[in-house]
Formats: sequence, structure tokens, C-alpha cells
Amino acid sequence: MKDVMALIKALADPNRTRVLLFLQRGELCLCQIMEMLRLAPSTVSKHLTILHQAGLVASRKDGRWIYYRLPGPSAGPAVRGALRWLREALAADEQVARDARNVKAVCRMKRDDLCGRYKH
Amino acid sequence: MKDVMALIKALADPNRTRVLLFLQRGELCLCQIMEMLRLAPSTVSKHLTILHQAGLVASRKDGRWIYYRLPGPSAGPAVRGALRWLREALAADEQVARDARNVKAVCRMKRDDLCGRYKH
DNA sequence: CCTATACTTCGCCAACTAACGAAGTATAGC
DNA sequence: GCTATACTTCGTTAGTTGGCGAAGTATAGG
Repeated sequence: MKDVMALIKALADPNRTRVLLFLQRGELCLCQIMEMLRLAPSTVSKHLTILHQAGLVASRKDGRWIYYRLPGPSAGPAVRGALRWLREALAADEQVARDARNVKAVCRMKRDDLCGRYKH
Repeated sequence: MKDVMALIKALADPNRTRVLLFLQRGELCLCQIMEMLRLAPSTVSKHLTILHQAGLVASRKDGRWIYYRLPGPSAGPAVRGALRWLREALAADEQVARDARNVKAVCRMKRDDLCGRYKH
């Protein structure tokens, strides 16, 4: 029950659900997610911690960067079911479509352009 | 997106998820749900309003009583998917098993025994 | 080393939420 | 009508949550 509640609470924020949806395109580092959500680094980091603790994202460290991704088949059925449901429930959503377009652009951006966000 | 968020937020409270699970047994009136959750009438009423607005419960008025039930096939795919996921995710949960046992007992109780809760 | 960068942790504040009791509405039964 | 009962609405209060900036940790590159 506690695990399932953590899972639902992790989904119960629009910015977190958006993260899960644009991670469908592949792994992203925190500053790319910052660019997508337009939120401060500390805020994004906290969101990702919550998603991670719920088992909804996995991460991989590569030098200074940490790449976040959706969990693989090793994830439990509750997590995979939640992600499948979310994908289906928001398939026709307009914001999601906009995000999907935007994430392509962000993936093409240079590192230096993204990191500008760190300076206030 | 707004509808889906309302749905998730409705699920994001353990008492509300419990209500959905014991409504699987059939329709219940508010005082039976009060007895299950051991919460004040105003609190239970509010929870049911939230579930109703999210489309997760339907209701039927019969005299002084209002019977709440899970929505039928008329419910949208998002709602039905959410309920199916919830059922599967909590299938093995201990609290849920206890509730399932308890809801049988509550259904057998007389009205007068339940309504004792209203007095303070 | 030292600086810059990517991310995390901490402390704070505003907004939201779940709980309650008290007061209100509606219906059954006398 | 009047009373009792089933439920809702309102106002309050305590706890949670999402946002930020400032300070801390860790790694790459001179």
C-alpha cells in the first residue's frame, strides 16, 4: 500500500508526469529537463528524486552528467502498469504533443546553450 | 491533462483508494463508508465528492440514503484503466485484504448500529 | 591545485489538503 | 406541521507540497 501510494503521489504533479512522458524519447540529463520544465535546478532535482524513489525513473552517471530514463523491464508490474496507463490516458493531450515537439529541439541544443539557465 | 490530473489526485489519498477497492463488493451508502474508514461524515462526504468529480464513483439517491458505486462501462477509458491498475497493484495488499473482510461485516450490520457514529 | 560545471541538500515561504465540528438541506415517519 | 436521520457545506486548523535561492558535493579541464 505504501509503495503504491508513493507511486500515485509521484504521478500527482503535472511537471512530474510531463517528465515521464518526454523520457519516452530517450534519456535526458537534468539540465535538459530544466529547459523543458523551465524550473530551477533544485526543483527539478527534487522532482526526479521523488520519481526515482517511486521506481518511475532510473539514472546513469556519466562524468558530470546524470542521465535519467524510464525504468526497463526490471521494473515491477505496478510501475509498468502505471506508465502504460499514463501514456494511454494522455495520448491525445495537447500539452503532451507540444512537449514531444519541444523535446526534439532540446535534444538538438548544445550543452552551452542549456547551461545558461544555471546563472540565475 | 487537467482531467487526468484530477483523476490521479483523486487516487492520491489512501482513504480514497480504499473506498474504490471496497466499492468492488457493490454499492455502499455514506454511513457504511464512514464505518469502514472511521472518519467524520463531513470528511467522508468530501472524499466522495472528489472521487465523483474525477469520474471514479457514481451515485444513486434512494430516500434519505445515497448509494455510491464504481462507474459502469459508460466511464471513459482513462477511468477504467485507472481502476484496473489500482486493483492489480493492490491485489496482494494486506490492508486491502483486511478491508475486504471488514466490508462484508459492515454490509451485514443494521442501519441503527451504523448511525451511532453520527452522535459525536 | 584551482575554476567551472552538473547536480544535490537545506531552509524558507506560499499554496494546498485532510481532518474536524457546527450549521444547513432534504427526506421519512409520526 | 414536527422530529429524526442522511448527507452536504462552511470555516478553522494542522500538516504537506512545490517552488525558490544559497550553500554544499563531485567531476572535468586547465
